[in-house]
Amino acid sequence: MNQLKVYNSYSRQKEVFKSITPGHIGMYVCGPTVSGESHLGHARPYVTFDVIYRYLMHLGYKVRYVRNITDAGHFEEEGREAVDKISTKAILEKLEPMELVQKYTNLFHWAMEQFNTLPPTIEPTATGHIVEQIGMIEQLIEAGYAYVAKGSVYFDVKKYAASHDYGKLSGRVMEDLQETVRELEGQEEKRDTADFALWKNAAPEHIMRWQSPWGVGFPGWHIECSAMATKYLGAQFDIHGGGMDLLFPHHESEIAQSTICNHISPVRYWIHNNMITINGKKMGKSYNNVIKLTELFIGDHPMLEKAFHPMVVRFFILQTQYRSTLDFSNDALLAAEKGLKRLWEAHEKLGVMSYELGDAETGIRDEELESRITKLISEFDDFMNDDFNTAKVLANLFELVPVINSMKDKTIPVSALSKETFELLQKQMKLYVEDILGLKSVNEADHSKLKGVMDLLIDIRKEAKSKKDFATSDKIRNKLTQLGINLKDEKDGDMSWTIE
RNA sequence: GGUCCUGUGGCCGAGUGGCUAGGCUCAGCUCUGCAAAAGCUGCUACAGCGGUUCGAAUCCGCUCGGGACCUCCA
Repeated sequence: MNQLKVYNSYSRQKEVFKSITPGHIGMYVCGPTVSGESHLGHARPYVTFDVIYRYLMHLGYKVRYVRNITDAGHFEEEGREAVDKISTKAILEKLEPMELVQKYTNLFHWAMEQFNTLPPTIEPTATGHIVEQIGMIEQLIEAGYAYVAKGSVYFDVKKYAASHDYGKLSGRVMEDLQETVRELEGQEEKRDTADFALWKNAAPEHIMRWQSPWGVGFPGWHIECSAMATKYLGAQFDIHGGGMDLLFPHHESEIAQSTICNHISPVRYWIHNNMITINGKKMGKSYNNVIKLTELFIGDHPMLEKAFHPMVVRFFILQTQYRSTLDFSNDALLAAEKGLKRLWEAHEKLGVMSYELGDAETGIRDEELESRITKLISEFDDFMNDDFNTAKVLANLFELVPVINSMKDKTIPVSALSKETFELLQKQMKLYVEDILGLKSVNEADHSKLKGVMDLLIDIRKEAKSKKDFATSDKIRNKLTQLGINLKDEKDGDMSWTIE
């Protein structure tokens, strides 16, 4: 089997993956800011890294997966108004900040469950790690890379850049940075425009506030990830993930802070997912073009013709390699919905099939088909090892679909395959569809009682059909269709049904 | 303005210099009491112009278009 290769944003090339501690992987992924509702764009990193997490475990690693909750406020616009965005909304909605944070945290967890993402092994909150953040800032001051100004603390980027390559991750040059940083009020506190805040002095109206050695204030945005990653994953860990838009300044600053405190570059492999676009433009709050997850799930949005199941969204995301942009549209989701249905139904059919050599012939092995199937299956791992190419995995899965359907319809006898190949097919299909890609049925309803009723109706309809009483048989099927249950006649005279 | 990415058939998208990814749509056929599903077949694309090469969607240059980051952002 070939080795896992991942595209490292830091080196801008695919590298062979090797974990620091054999058998173990530490992975940190930037989590949500729970000051508002998650939208479709947020779904991408969480689904992407969920599949990565699942695949790494499949490879046999023990993974510590840390994903933070940013529940301590950051300034809406730095310097302009020293008002934390969480507290602003809290006033508007007449809520306690922590109540608001709790509400959106719960909503986020609910959405993640809908997407069938596995929970991270540690989900630390920024508010729960103020002490660690303050400790880290003190270290930075002591080391001479941070300075205090009017109750705030800033990181001295220029000093850092003199001896480290600040800007390497995001491809930025110090001189450009100093020129291009736009004019902001309150910049005079900083020694240099490129410096970033570690701790901000809190204005009186700022609700989220903590006592610190520099007065009452709140932590800067970048320090929480450095502090929590260090605490749970150590000075250097394997993977750090997040959206591409976090490359600068967030991750660049994280590297700087952690490098000074821990005397080592914090991350071995930086993995960044690309954006979801809408009409070619990034979906984001600044563009005012977001589709919230709740809107997506209930179909309440001008761009949506109907509601889409979370699994459709998950499938939609996985059809694209994570480093490419993914363009959202109603049509694209409709296509994903149909595709997923076909894939899932084939997967279910295969699951209940068994390798029975028909009464007919057993020696009609189809060598060509067999080797094609073996090849398609063996490529799953190859594709995942090549920077987690779920798009290619899905393509292969779809190539298997007609084969499975044909076996079900008996146009291809099971005996065309050896027992080993057939069972391998069953095993790998289940492994990939369910365990690694993390797909599940879009009908989560409990069918146990309904199944009994359906069996009865099918029985009656079969009887009617055998008597050529098509009026009755059509009535049963048509009424069920009206109820949203599709009944279909199978080739072997059996009937099956699906819920819309 | 700076840095970087990108342009694939009706739509979404994969793509290692040579071997028509895949999904959806559309058309035809097969199966079928009808329907649905399924199966088979067809629609053979790589923004434009040059260059490198025996050979380029893939490498290089230019032109045109789209986008990201530089500010909170997944």
